[in-house]
Amino acid sequence: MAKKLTKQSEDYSKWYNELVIKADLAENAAVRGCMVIKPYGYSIWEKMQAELDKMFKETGHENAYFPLFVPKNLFEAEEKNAEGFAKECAIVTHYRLKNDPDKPGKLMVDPNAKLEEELVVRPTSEAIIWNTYKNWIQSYRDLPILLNQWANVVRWEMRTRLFLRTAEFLWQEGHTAHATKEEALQETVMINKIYAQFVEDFMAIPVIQGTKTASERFAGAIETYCIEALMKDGKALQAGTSHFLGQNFAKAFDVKFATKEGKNEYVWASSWGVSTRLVGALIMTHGDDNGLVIPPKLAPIQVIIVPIFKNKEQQQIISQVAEKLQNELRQHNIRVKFDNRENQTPGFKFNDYELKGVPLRIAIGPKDIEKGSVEIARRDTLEKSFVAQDGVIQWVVDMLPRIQSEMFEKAKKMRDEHITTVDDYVSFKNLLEEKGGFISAHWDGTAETEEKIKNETKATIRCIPIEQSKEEGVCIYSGRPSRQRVLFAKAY
RNA sequence: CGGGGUGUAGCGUAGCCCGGUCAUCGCGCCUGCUUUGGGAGCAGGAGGUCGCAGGUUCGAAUCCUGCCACCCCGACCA
Repeated sequence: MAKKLTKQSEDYSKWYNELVIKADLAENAAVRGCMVIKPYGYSIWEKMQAELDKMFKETGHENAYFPLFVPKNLFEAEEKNAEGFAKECAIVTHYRLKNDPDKPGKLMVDPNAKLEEELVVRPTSEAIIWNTYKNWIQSYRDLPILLNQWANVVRWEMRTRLFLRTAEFLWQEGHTAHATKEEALQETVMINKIYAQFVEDFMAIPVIQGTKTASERFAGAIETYCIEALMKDGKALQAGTSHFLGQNFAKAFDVKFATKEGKNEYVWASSWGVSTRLVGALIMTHGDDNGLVIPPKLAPIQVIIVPIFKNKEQQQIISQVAEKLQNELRQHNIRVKFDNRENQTPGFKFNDYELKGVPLRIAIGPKDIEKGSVEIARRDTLEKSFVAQDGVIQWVVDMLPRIQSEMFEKAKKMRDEHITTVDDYVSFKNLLEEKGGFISAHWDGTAETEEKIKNETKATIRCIPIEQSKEEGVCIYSGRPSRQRVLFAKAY
């Protein structure tokens, strides 16, 4: 039937786009490159927000909010940062419209309402925040400042894709100020760990923690830490970054503090963020030909109950059993929904909730009422079990965490099978074409080699992994000496 | 910004080369009956400035010109 999704193996991109739309996560907005996140998609993001927010707060951070608009003169203060983002900035130049004298009923930009200082719509908030921190910091006693903001940012990308790259996207951005280099670095590393922990434990997506090469680094950073995930089509996705900014922003905005010893020193900084892109990672890590597969910890609906009935009397009897189950599951803090709609067939509901990735489905029909059992289907494995009605609660309570961990293990196995060690350039190119995934190879550490490999193969250095034994070798491209392997991949 | 392509109902499309009952089909939507253990069936119905503006012609979705929008491939990218 035409209702089926395109298969992943046929056209992965098409599969992805169809799924996002059919599973009711999001759709393209009537604004170039922007997306409407629909309630189901947004509820997933809200769950992620809540968990991350908790983790930030547990580690001493607080939330705040800074303006959407950044005056151009502030934006350009940190030169490297400004240069890095300049090509993708939306800019407010006017503040008023007026009726167009030539086109009745149409509006035009009022040329008399031109702003003297143009406003950049934030692509990231370092500039506006550091301009503010300048007023907040005088003494070592004012440090550290550990702030996070949940916000939208705008990056005028040439080509966009739902969740993965949209002109406007939602994220959190942390911005911290510290008295010492060590403390700022420690913060950067800690956040990277929090990100890894969140993505692995909560989203069931295995990641590799590492640092970026100079050319992949955040504009204005001394060092960028990242977590890299692998999607089912063999392409890598940067899932989160944290940056050690050194004193670059403090110098650009003249943020100094008095030390205990009475000396004036520049403040040390970090910044870090994850975005709605993680929802894309979720889809591409766990999704299959039947649709989404959402890990239980994240699923807005963890258990869906579908009744099967031929008439009113049956519906009534089944509803009683279903509602009882629903109430009991709720008492165990399980997010459960009983879909008693009469205008959709059970078959439709089965497919619909599979498409939406609901971890468990309980079906109750006349046969189950007779036998005193229910049918429970797992979304991740598509396995069906018959469970006695009085054992359902315990079965579900036990099963949800099991699904969570098995989903992670499955994804990790797939990821690990797609990390290949390679020692020559010919195999490197072949592997990229045939297998994809991460390729662990020696690199001479120069931007030139990195650039050439990128131009010839489209593969970039995703990261220099942190947990990896140092190993001497020779660069696969130049033959020059290398101190350790790095991970290459084609990336989103 | 360079190269290519597409605009027809809410969505996806046929028709365009070769002007003339061509506005096609599927999904969705509405009404009714029968259904309901894996995306229901039948019958009936609503819905269109054929992207916009000109031009050619007796006649334009179809040909010509201009504009607009979007998509794909490159450079960029959380």
